[in-house]
Amino acid sequence: MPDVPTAPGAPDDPVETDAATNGQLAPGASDESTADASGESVPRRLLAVATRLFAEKGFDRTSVQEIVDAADVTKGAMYHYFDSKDDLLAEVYARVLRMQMTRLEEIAATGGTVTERVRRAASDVVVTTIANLDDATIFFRSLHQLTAAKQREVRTKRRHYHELFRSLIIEGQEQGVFADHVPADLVVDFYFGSVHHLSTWYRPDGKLAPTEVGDHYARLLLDALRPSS
Amino acid sequence: MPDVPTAPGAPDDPVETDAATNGQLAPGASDESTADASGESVPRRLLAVATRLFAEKGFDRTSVQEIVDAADVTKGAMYHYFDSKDDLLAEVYARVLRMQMTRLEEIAATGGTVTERVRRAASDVVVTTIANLDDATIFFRSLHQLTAAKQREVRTKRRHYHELFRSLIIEGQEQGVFADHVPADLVVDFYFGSVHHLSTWYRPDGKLAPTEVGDHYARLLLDALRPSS
Amino acid sequence: MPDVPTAPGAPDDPVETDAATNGQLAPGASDESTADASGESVPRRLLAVATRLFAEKGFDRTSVQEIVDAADVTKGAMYHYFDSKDDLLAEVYARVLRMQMTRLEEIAATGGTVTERVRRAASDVVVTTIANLDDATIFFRSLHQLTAAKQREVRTKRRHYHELFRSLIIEGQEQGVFADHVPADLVVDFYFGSVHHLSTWYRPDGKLAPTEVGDHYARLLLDALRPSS
Amino acid sequence: MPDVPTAPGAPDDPVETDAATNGQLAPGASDESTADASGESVPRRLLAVATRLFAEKGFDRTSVQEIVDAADVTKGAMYHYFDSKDDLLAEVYARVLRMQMTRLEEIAATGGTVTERVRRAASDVVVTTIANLDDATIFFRSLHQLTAAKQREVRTKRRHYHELFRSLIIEGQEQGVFADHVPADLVVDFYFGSVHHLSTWYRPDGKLAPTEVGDHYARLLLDALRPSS
DNA sequence: AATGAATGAGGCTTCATTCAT
DNA sequence: GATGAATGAAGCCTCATTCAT
Repeated sequence: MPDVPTAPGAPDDPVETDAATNGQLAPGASDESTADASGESVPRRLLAVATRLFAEKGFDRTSVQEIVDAADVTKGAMYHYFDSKDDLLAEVYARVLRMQMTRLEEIAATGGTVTERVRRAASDVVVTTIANLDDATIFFRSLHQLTAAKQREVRTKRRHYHELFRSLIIEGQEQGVFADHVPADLVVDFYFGSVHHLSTWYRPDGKLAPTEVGDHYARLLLDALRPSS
Repeated sequence: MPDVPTAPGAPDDPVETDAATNGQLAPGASDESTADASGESVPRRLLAVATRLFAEKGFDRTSVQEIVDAADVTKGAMYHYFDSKDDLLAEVYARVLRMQMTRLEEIAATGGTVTERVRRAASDVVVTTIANLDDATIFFRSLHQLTAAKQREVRTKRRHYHELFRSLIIEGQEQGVFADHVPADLVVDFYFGSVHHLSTWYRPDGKLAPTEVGDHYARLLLDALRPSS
Repeated sequence: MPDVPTAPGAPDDPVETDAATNGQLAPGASDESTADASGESVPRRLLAVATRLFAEKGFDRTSVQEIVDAADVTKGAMYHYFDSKDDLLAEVYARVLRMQMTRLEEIAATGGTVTERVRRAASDVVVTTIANLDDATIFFRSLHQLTAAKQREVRTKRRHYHELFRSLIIEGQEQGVFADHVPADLVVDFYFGSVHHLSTWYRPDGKLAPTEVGDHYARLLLDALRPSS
Repeated sequence: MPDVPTAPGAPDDPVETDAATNGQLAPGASDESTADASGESVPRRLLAVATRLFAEKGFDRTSVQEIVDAADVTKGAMYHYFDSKDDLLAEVYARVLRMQMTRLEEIAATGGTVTERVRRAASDVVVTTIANLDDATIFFRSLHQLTAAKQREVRTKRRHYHELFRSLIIEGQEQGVFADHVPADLVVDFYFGSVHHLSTWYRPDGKLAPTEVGDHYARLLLDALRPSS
């Protein structure tokens, strides 16, 4: 995380994007001090551009020069807001982890049967992943490009996410509404494998809308978990 | 690129390893002319070492120098057998694609109900993937590091594999033994996402043996495909 | 390539040397921002050194390391100003083509009989070539070492130069003051062959001063063009 | 010169080609011991191929591998006949120097007025140069790529050639049939510059036949030498 | 007479980062 | 806040030549 002064109006981070609304950046940001003609603060622009380029070409194949050129800032400016190129990548991870965890927590806290909550969580993560395909592309491909310390942090956060999802599966297994012959951990890994793979095959201009894929995926999961009659 | 002589017994490729036997290199190779103290031909050693390093550190973070040092050959020797570092990566892809396709073709050609064939195919790809985890790690992470031409070739071969698997799903759907409310394409992508993800979470020293994971995965797939009663 | 800032007073190019004054670099450059102890901007120093080395040892036998060592800059600095070693060579061509074309245009635009203008042009190109013998050495020897695109550009500019000189010959032939039994194109190639060859045999410490050679060459050309009586 | 055994039938050198007949290699060479399917001895094929490649791409840009591939022999074979790549280039020089000298000596020894002998020599060198344009391309471009010792040898032979031609000019000046206000040395350099430049502009598919160019060039030389009336 | 695998030195280029301004 | 010239280490690759066979 870059040690930059917090921009006025941003809760705790100059690059705090509205990730929870699927990457749609808040339109009213243009009056903050670091904004420029493009109506976007410099650090946000850098992060947006870096995400796109890292997904397109890979982290190591993207040079800092390309990032600053695409964001229309200078190198000095980038190093003013971010410690290093690596820091930029860490921000991508922080953003996606924060977003997914927040959404899962909200869904887990809602009422309804466990089946309903799993269905909503399973579907939501698909829709959100599709809305941020670049993040998904980067997520597993670039983990090894973070420093060891940052990798650990990402894995820890990821595990918390995994555990929350797993707790829903276990809840259903204990209630007898989900089959319990498969370990809950394995079920979670099984499903999230499918989800991450979306970045490999999903095409926005394809036949299926994001919610359709979400519905199909959630149904496949729930069907796989139906107790054998 | 110099055409390297075909190793005795290998149909057409100097790096033709016994991939189908899960990466265990043929022990009887030590008497071939280009073998050295390590009992392995130079190109094979290079490919084995490169696979390990690419999986450990990523393609871009692995230098040719590291590869040749680990394989105990000189850079010149490496470039005698491979056009480029990229070519080494392409060989990794060629090997894994060849292996997986061969195995699926054999399973698809066996008798038994379509359910049996899908179960065997689903289980086998899990076991084989676990036996070659490095290949799986590399597969999706490094596709973008191949030249565009080689990427196309890999994708084409991958599509053929996907289509063969899909044809089994469709066969089951037409027979009414598999639910047909989910497109077969999507089912295949769903399942192979889970499979590729194995390289992210599976640990050889963990609780589950490869065949156990294979059984669980195959059952999850088949259960997800049960027609609704 | 980074666009290097235009040196004060130079119309559009950081390496805009006073080529028209025979390679004597402007003495007043020492106060520009990128100048250093040697009183010369980095790109100019690089170009001067590269010209000398390319002439001495040939383009392919001159390493970038030698160039930067001789110019007393680092490799990174060189690549900050020039795209490639090739680009350095391209600048040599650009400079000499610009210089010769400018001089010929000025001479062609002066008054006097066509004989006088041809004499001045023929003599001037000899004197200028001798003053920049390194450029002449490089010119034909290294053309094939440029990229195809840059070669085309050089040939195009060279053709324009040739055509302007040819137009003077034709003017004389039409006035009847030059023999017209030889095609003007061939006359131009004949003469410029002689001129380029200067770099092979002329020695600054030899018997003949540059202007003497210029006078002899111009006379040989004009005598060759005398109409037969 | 390679220290190879002289092939049967070749006067003193395995690569002794019929240079004096303009590069048309003797057709009856197929029965010599080192000949192969192509009807050409290995060293001759290597030399022919090397000449073409050196002219096309330059000496340093032509690899030994390319030469042996194009000649359809192996590297070992090449090093059997030639000491080094450099040696191959030296042979190109030896061949062209030998050929031109022989021809000039024959012409100088014939009868006729000095004007006639100069005309024949001047015309002949043009025709011969055009018939061996690759040699001409290489001649000045690659001199610096020979070892210092071989360069000296080439320059010495070249000077002898120059001196023989110059002696004809002086003979004419002493007889008063050539103008003597220009030093004979300079006249020779002037003319041979034009001749070497042929490789830059002459195109076999152009308008002018080799003999036409030879006639024009010889006439330009003689006209330039006309005593002023 | 010929092979071609292997060497090892050297070449060109890229790039994250720093720092004086 | 911001600039961009400069650094210096590292990366990939080429190639003439040798040598065991």
